[in-house]
Formats: sequence, structure tokens, C-alpha cells
Amino acid sequence: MTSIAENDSISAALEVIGDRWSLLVLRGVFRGLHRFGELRDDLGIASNLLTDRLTRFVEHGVLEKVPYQQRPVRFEYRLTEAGRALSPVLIAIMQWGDSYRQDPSGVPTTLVHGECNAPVRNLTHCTECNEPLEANQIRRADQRTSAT
Amino acid sequence: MTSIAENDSISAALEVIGDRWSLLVLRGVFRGLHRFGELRDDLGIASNLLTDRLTRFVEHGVLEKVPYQQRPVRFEYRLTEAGRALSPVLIAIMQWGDSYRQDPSGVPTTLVHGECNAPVRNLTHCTECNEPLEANQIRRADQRTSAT
DNA sequence: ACGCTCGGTTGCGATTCGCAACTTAGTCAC
DNA sequence: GTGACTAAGTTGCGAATCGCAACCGAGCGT
Repeated sequence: MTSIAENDSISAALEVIGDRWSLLVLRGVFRGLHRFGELRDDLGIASNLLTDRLTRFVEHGVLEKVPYQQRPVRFEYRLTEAGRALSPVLIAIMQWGDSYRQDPSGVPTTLVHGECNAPVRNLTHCTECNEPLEANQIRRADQRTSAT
Repeated sequence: MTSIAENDSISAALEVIGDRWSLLVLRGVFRGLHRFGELRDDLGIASNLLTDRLTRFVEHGVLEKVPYQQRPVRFEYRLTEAGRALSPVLIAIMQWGDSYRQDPSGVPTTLVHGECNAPVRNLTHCTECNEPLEANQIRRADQRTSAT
């Protein structure tokens, strides 16, 4: 009776990224949008909500607020290590969206490795046998069975 | 000026999984909870919200509602292929939560491959050179530069 | 002194959430 | 056949969030 996720890491993570805008804001920052106005204009998010999300990210150590000028002091938001570590989440979501939620009229996005130009893939694998794994082949270390 | 996510697959995906409960419900189903009451009791979600999320998942082809008895007809919810394909998202989120949101008192969850007992890792790699990739090494196929 | 930019804050109606109580279809015990 | 019980929802309603729009404040440029 277990597999993925009989744990609280997921709900802990969702406190930070579990709403409609958080991942879109983060996506913007990954894309190179670092300033309040850039994010607001690009995403079309209401400024009070953007303030809110950015503040929360800073509080949780996902972004940091760094001044990019004095007089008047103005800030931009940059990814911390914890923020950069969210890229697999964005990639996994994007891959799923491409495969299962693609607007027929839309062009699926292919991500490639900057150097090789070869497509990128996100997957879960076993560090021993190296096999790519499906959800039902995975269980928690401290338990016996695998779920359906 | 791009990398991950200058696309709409993410927002399309977030229409389905982008709220506070969706991924927790899905996590429950991955765990083996398939019935309405099981999910409600396990997650502590209000029943109207659970109804709502389950209906949405069915509409979007993530879960299917199958009768498990007649007289009275009662249903359970099972992952479709699209639903199973969300496991990398859950795993990526869980990994991040373990690394960066771990309650100091909590035990980090290790996932292992059922057969090997070896730990599981989720990562993004290049299909050509096989290198594991960070967000800033990734760009869209149709663009030039990589983001910071 | 006037307007402009950037990064917000404030107000407020509309939507969504979360709790609790109720409903529906059928079973089982008496 | 009446009453208690189960599972899967539905309904009502107050509380919290969202989303739009207008406003604010520090400094710059003219």
C-alpha cells in the first residue's frame, strides 16, 4: 500500500508552488524575466498577486531580491539554488502538457541541450540497473509493496 | 532570451493540476486509494472539493470512473495512461520537497526501485550525450540562446 | 514644476474554499 | 416493513483568495 508519495514532501512543496501562478512566475524567471514589471506584463498577472508570490518565494528561499540600482532603489528577483532545483518540476510538467494537453493547433515545444542540440528528456530511473521507471515500479525505501 | 518554458504546455497542464489539492489527490490514487471515501478520509479534503477535482480529472482524461459494484452502483477512480504519465511530476516535486522543504524533524523519503531496492532518481538529460542537465543548459529547439 | 518610470499598495466585487448538514440508493438486522 | 448503516456524493453559507482598477512614492529628465 504505497509507492510514490506517502509522505509530506509533496504537500510541503505545494505550500510554495501549489497554486495557479507560482509555477508560471517561476517559468518567467527561468526565461530571463527578473523584474517586477517584466513578469507582470509578460504573464498578465495582477500586481498584488505578483507581489504576493514573489514575497513568498523570497521567504522560502526560492528567489532572492537583489538591488539592481540605487536612487531609487529597485530590485530584481533571481533564482537561488533551491529555485534552480525546481527546473525538473517545470520540465516534467511541460513534458506532460506537451504530450497530453497539447492544443491541436499548438506546436509542441521541444527542449534541447544547448551544446548538443539534441532533445532533452526527463525521466525517473533506477541508480542501480539504470532502467527508466514507471510509477508502479517505485516504492518507498521503508516499505514492502508497490502500488497499482 | 529563453530556456525552459516559453510555451503554453505549462499553463495548459496547470489548468488540470495547478491547484492546492489536485496533486495531493493524484498522489493518493498513485498510493492505491481509489474510492471517494478513502481519498476524502486520507487527505482530509472537503467532499465537495474532492467531487470537483475528481470530475475535472475525469473530464481531462487523467482518471477514469469505473463501477466496482452494482446495486447500488458505486464507482472508483483509476489512473489512465495520461494519469500515470504524471508520475514524473510527482516525483520531481517530491524530490524538491525532500531537498529544500524538509521539516528538520521529518525523515526524508527515499524512493527505490521495487526490484533492485536501489534509490530512484529523476533527472533531465540529453538524449545525445547523456549528460544530466541543469535548467540553464537547456533551450528551446527553435531558439538560439540559453537563459540565466 | 510637470510628466514619466518602476515597483509596488489599496479597495472592492466576484470567485473559490472549507466546514457542516443533508440526500440518495441500496443493504442488513430485527 | 421499519430502522440503523454505508458510500458517494450535494447543498448552503460564511471566510479566504482572486482579479481588476485606481492610486501612491521615490527619483529622474526636461
